[in-house]
Amino acid sequence: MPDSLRRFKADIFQALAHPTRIAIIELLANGELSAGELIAKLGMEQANVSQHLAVLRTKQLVVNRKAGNQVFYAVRDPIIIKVLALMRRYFQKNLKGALELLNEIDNTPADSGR
Amino acid sequence: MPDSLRRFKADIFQALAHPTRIAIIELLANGELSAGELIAKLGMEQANVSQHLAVLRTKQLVVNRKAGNQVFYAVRDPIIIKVLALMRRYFQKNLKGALELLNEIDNTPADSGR
DNA sequence: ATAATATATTCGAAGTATCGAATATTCCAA
DNA sequence: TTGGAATATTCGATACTTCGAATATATTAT
Repeated sequence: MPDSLRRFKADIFQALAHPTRIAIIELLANGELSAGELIAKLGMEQANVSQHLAVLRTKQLVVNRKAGNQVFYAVRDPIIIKVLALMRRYFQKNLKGALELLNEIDNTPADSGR
Repeated sequence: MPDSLRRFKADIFQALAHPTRIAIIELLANGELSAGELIAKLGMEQANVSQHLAVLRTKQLVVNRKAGNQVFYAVRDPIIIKVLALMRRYFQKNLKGALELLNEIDNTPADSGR
């Protein structure tokens, strides 16, 4: 497999490699939502959510449509949702090791949670 | 879904978010290989491959077994291979947009920036 | 013991990602 | 045609990632 293809895949994974962006995709799994609705449901800074949406847009994981004042987002291809579903299964199967990992993450020193 | 779970998933995606690590997983898809064999097939610096293996080990995507002088690596759970297979489908389905993305990456102007 | 081989770790430089604050753009209503 | 709401972009500080070079550790052969 050519390296350019691997870079492409790596890029998609990079786009998914942030809790907020995973949350966004999961929120969009059942249909489109406006940026404002996403911001409300996530309970995060407007600018921050918008930046994460920009990442997902750039990597083409989501599409958006303007409706007057608002912008509605949707997952571009359901395969991405399948990938997340697989990850859920992976988590369940590997619960034990996963919990250890989570502990490590949680105990990561006073890292104000980025 | 709790945020800790999303952080866990994000962490796995982060581990997959590098072309070399994707190449490693793909090389291991058909069975275990020694670190040396991986290094040879990848044609990269020993230290670098070893560092990438360390990432995959830490995130528990691979397991390893020592045999005398050598260390053999294997993918821990075939779900991960399925995830990569899904990504291959995604790439094929979205070939057009993907190619544009690849172009952008390649043509990223003599990027002294960022 | 000593050397040779296989693999892992540490270090520091350079690049990349993330955040909130501030600012800009776009669209609609009055 | 001004004002307000929704969304996007820019900026700078801080944290994280990646690389090769150098070094360390472990295992076998001499």
